[in-house]
Amino acid sequence: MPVRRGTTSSPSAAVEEALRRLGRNIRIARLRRQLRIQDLAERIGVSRFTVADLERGKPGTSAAAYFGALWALRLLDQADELADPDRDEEGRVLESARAPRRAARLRRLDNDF
Amino acid sequence: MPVRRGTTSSPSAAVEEALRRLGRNIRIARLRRQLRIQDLAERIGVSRFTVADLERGKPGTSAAAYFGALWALRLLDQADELADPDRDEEGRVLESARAPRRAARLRRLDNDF
DNA sequence: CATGGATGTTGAATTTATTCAACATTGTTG
DNA sequence: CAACAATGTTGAATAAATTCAACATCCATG
Repeated sequence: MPVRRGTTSSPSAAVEEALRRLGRNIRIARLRRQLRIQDLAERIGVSRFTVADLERGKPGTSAAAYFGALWALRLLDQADELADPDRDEEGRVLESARAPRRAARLRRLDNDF
Repeated sequence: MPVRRGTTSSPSAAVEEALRRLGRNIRIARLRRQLRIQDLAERIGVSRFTVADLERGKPGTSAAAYFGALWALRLLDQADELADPDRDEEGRVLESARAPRRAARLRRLDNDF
């Protein structure tokens, strides 16, 4: 039996769904701009097959293809917020919980009262 | 000379930058959660090399790897807004400009006054 | 209803990502 | 400074994405 390999072997259902949504959104944006799959492909620099793949949310398709589509549609700015540290509340909490603001209460300096 | 192929051959500078930023953000989020590259890799289901690639913003790495990282870090929800048709102002304008709301003003029905 | 355009489908060739072993580098800790 | 953990690097093997040709389908339109 084949060794399970590759990034596309078992993406979680959530990832698959997120990619399908992104693909649908890109297709809608393309149609609104009256571009053919081929037009978008040329702008990105890939074949029409890759654009078709990405619009269907194919997991294995390169991130550059997805982002390239966003760029060609003038939608790439939205990607800047992805995982933005300033917006990562969970991460900020974890970090601040571990790095106390006040030098850890002077643990056992030398006084013994 | 080799025929230029593949999605990674010439991604625009904007795409490269956006991917590098995303990679940096993912790395920060991982460190905040005190996960090793290896830990994140196992959660995603890829090797540590792929995670290292994605944290450096490698364009050719699969979208599933990037999104998988976001998923593993509980950050995938943010991707739902990407290219969201409701937020695509440019696209909405283009569409509405082309599809008039009122059935095109009854063009030349039959009256001639 | 024939014509053309856009898109879907499939199999094969080619390029590329992915994985892995092995080792180097860096930082931490006793 | 020795020992360890995490990460970086590199070259090679393998799996997968990408491309393409050829054909099918769908749909608008004359």
